[in-house]
Amino acid sequence: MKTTCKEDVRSHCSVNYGLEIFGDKWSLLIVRDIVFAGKKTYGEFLKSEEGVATNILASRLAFLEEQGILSKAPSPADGRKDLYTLTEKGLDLIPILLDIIVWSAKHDPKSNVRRRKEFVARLNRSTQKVSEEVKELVRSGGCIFSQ
Amino acid sequence: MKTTCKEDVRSHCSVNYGLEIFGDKWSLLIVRDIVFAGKKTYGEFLKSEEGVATNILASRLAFLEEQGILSKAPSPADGRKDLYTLTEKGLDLIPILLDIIVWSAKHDPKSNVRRRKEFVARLNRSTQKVSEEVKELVRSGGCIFSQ
DNA sequence: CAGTGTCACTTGCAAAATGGAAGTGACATA
DNA sequence: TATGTCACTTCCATTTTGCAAGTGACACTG
Repeated sequence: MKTTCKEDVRSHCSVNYGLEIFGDKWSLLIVRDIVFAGKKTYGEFLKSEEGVATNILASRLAFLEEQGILSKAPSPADGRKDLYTLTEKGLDLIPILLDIIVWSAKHDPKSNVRRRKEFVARLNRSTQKVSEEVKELVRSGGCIFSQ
Repeated sequence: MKTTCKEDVRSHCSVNYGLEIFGDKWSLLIVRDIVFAGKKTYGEFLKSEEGVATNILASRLAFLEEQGILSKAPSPADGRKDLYTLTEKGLDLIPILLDIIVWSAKHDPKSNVRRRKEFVARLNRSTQKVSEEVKELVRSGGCIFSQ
């Protein structure tokens, strides 16, 4: 994983730009954890069911921070912890995340999200509208499924 | 890269399902080449400016076909070539692709797509509407930028 | 306020994926 | 028939991933 901002980019195609930043198996899962479950700390991300390795998680968090997707701040309550939150650039990934969900709900028969009929129905009606609502929700500290 | 349909999936989260299929640096570039440039053959994909290695391209094409995103058929005109086209499952990736473009147009100052002001404006107005139009266009053999 | 636990990492190493270069065989073209 | 093109495959070096085992800073407990 590259760590500097060198001009070693494959192209300036916009699709490619996105893929170079979050085109891997883990980055969008971190964003998902924030948006859907309200996770904020390294330890919480680590507990996700997909089972990221500790070093991979650390390198992804650092890279996403470097790319301006996440911002990191010390936890006021516990000096050992840092709190990761989405920047505006990170919040703008929400439409992509939601479209992936729409796609999977349609094409993966085993998708868990199929149980959330009302949510999927709203997404299908207008992803753009739901995106805006979710963006505002997360911006103000909330998350989609707060249990 | 796995090649069989074994139940070695990390989770049934819908975000994860998508990432396991197209969460890498190349798959969506292939879809882009079809949707935007109307590419259809191995040789055409290979020429893309990002420079895929031949073996990687071959393995991605095979995997995407196996996952039902692409379908492959012998070229009627030239017996050496195969034509790859998007299935309905593949066409349904178009909204995701367009949202990535919207995101990059906003956040990458060097993005090429910023030059296509009219296109980006239409995307921002209604990604969902443009998606439907593009899906229909590609389904009937067209592509976005036919030059 | 020493001892133990928790937390966010880092390090080392094996395994897997990637990438470049050089084939290979089927088919097209001259 | 000879040569070129096309879609791959193979080989190998390099990079990335993933697991396991630390490590140091801070929190909590008696």
